[in-house]
Amino acid sequence: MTATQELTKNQSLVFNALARADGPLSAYTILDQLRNDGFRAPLQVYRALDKLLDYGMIHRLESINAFVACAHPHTHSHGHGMIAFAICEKCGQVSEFSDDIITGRVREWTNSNGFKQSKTTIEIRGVCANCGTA
Amino acid sequence: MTATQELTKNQSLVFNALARADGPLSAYTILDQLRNDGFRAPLQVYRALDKLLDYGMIHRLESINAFVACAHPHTHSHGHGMIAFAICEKCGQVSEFSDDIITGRVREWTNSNGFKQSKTTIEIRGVCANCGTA
DNA sequence: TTCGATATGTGATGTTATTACATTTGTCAA
DNA sequence: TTGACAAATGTAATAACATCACATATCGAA
Repeated sequence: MTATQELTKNQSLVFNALARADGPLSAYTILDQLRNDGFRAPLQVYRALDKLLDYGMIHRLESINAFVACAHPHTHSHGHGMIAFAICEKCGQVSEFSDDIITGRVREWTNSNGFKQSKTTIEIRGVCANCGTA
Repeated sequence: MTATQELTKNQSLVFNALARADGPLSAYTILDQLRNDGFRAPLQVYRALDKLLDYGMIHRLESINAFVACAHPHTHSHGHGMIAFAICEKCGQVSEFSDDIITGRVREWTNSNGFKQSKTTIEIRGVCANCGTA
């Protein structure tokens, strides 16, 4: 379940909306974009988003209540590394990266504290290089 | 502006609500707890929370839309290290720690990408040691 | 004492997410 | 083929989280 064509109709519509966007979208923004495709209610969006999150095709940005298409689907699908996001507060652009050392340090803390982690969020808010110089 | 007695009335009420709680509270939970103290509207809570965040006395947990009193006020007030939170999804308990290596790796990424970070969120969701064995 | 900055009170509104229930579609085995 | 189950969908209502707009009050410094 990693290819676009195996998605259901609603899942494809939502994923494509995120894929063609140049930044994160809120669930309600997606809903508005898909009105012409028959979307009427938030739940249609949220259900699709849930599945796409399951499949690892998109990410949720907790600090801004928005969603982005995964930038490096191949890289992540294999490794179990944590993904960090740098979110520009001016232009909204999101950069995605993962760092084995950070992943290792987090794992070290969880192991030594008996904490079973299920999902880890790393979000850096700030101003990107483009917007910083402008 | 680090001592409790320098806070305004509303700020003190909100901070004390968080300080005596054994875990994170949502803004609306705080509001309900402070009805008897004259609180009527969400904004009274949110305004106090904003200030307390400014002062570094509390933290916002982005992934669960809740707030906690800072566990180690002395440690953090000096260093500029990022704080990580481990949030138990069973009991709600939050552990706070900071790690210089993680801080350093994040800084390395932001420096080499010209990204000016303003605030960084690290939240580990999972099950704590107590709940994992129970 | 008067001006400005900060804090407060209050109602309305905006934004994000879920519950509840009915219906449809797809799959698979008898 | 059909019946039965799982997954997906449609829709309305509601819950949960957060801010706007505007009026009033409090306090410290010029």
